[in-house]
Amino acid sequence: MARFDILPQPVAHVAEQQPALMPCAACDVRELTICDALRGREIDRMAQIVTRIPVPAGRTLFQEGDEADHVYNIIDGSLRLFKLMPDGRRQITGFLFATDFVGIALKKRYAYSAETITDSVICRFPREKLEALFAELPALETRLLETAGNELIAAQDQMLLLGRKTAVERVASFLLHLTRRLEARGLKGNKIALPMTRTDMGDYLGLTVETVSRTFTKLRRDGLITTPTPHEVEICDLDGLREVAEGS
Amino acid sequence: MARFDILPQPVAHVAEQQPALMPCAACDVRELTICDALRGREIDRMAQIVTRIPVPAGRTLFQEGDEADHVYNIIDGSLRLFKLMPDGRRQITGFLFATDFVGIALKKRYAYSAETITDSVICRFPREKLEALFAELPALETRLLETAGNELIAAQDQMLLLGRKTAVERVASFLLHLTRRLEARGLKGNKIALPMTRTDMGDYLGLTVETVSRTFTKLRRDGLITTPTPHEVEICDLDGLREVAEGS
DNA sequence: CGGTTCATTGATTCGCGTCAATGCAGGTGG
DNA sequence: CCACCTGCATTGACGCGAATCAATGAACCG
Repeated sequence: MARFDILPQPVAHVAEQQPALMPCAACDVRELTICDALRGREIDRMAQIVTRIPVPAGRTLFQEGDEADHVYNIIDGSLRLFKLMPDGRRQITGFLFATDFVGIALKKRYAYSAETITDSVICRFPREKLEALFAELPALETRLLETAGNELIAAQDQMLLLGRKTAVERVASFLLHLTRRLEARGLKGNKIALPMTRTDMGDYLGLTVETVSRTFTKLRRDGLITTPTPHEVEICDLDGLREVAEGS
Repeated sequence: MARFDILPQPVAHVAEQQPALMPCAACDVRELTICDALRGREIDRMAQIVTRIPVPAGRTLFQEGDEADHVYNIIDGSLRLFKLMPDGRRQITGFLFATDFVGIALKKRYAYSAETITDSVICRFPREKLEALFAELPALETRLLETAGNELIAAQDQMLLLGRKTAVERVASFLLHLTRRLEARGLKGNKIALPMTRTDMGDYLGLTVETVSRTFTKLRRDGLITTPTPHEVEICDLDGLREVAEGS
């Protein structure tokens, strides 16, 4: 992955990286992103409004309440989206990885904050220009509506998890969710990278660090997973993990 | 509200109600629904594919896993959308009222079940025909994308509630949510109708009936609300309720 | 090499769930 | 009209699962 030492905060003010046309034509995750809705010369229309930016780990892309002037595609790396309460309680509403789109749900202002977890590469679009493209490229809007639908379904699953599942069911569901994601991309799903910390997982699953840690220990003891390092999980018993996740 | 004694289950097989063109032109909530995206003769295109159906309380519109062949607009009444776990645990993902749209997030099958809470009137659209209209009426798709964005933002708020808020914060947030909804429609928001049961509220807020009931009692004792009947709430101290909801 | 961050584990606490009982309102049938 | 039933809301007593508080050790880093 690229070096990032030189980039100043905030990301939104970083200088453009390169001539506009290059990145999209050569993008190696294009067919997995919203840009897949486009063909041939249409790609160039996108390329004219996009900026590809490397972002080091731990940077804030934007904060809840900021003017929502850009949307993003994740090309490489990982982000967390989250909301904060006045007293500091945090709810992570999603982890994003390569090919994910940030900013479907936009009013005038962002409804959540976004930070990089690892060094990442993002494509940034001025929101107005993207929306102006809808008239010209209706397939783009259809693709976004489809993406929004998928996110809504995921959000409903997460509500079930947060409202009704036990700690061990939450962690098992989380691991299975990551597994399915890998497999949907044609990768083997039994070895999972966990770029986020235990605290991040807790804030995503409605638990504390300690409970997440204890739950990993329990799943390990029960022979369902192994953790070669704290940031890697191998699933040993997929069916067993499924049973745990569904409470059966 | 209409009489419903004659209607058989399932709703989806109920006979068409009336000649197609009438209902949309005369619809008195049209400008608050997705149909507001349409003008003049466009309304007639919608009217050609819609069926307006009265549904009594307690009916199932569709179940999680059913073939997702229709989408719905709520004209009058109230519904609950929910997911079930194998052992019967239930998470209500949303309450719907007049002007709400059901079915934005659709794959091949419904991701949740839908039931009427009170006697209701719904508009039913064959999904394929609605999607076919997108090409002809692009404003419709734009409106749906906007609606999906609003739902996503609401879902993220609900994740914060379920993952990080205490019982009293959840109930207070719920009441404020209903208040804002009323006010967004130009109605006074301090008197709220609660068509759903305490159990429904619990299953929406990730609590038990008993905890919901005790929390209402506490809010009453603290002078923040009164409950003329179990299905009506009057907010006495809006600012106080806001402070409770945000944990400050 | 001291300092920071992170993961893990143990001891204890506490908020909410579970279990149980009561009362009220509405519906039904005799 | 009344006896009975059912569903719902409320309240109390008690228990448990996860949070809180606290300590330790490993990895990383300037």
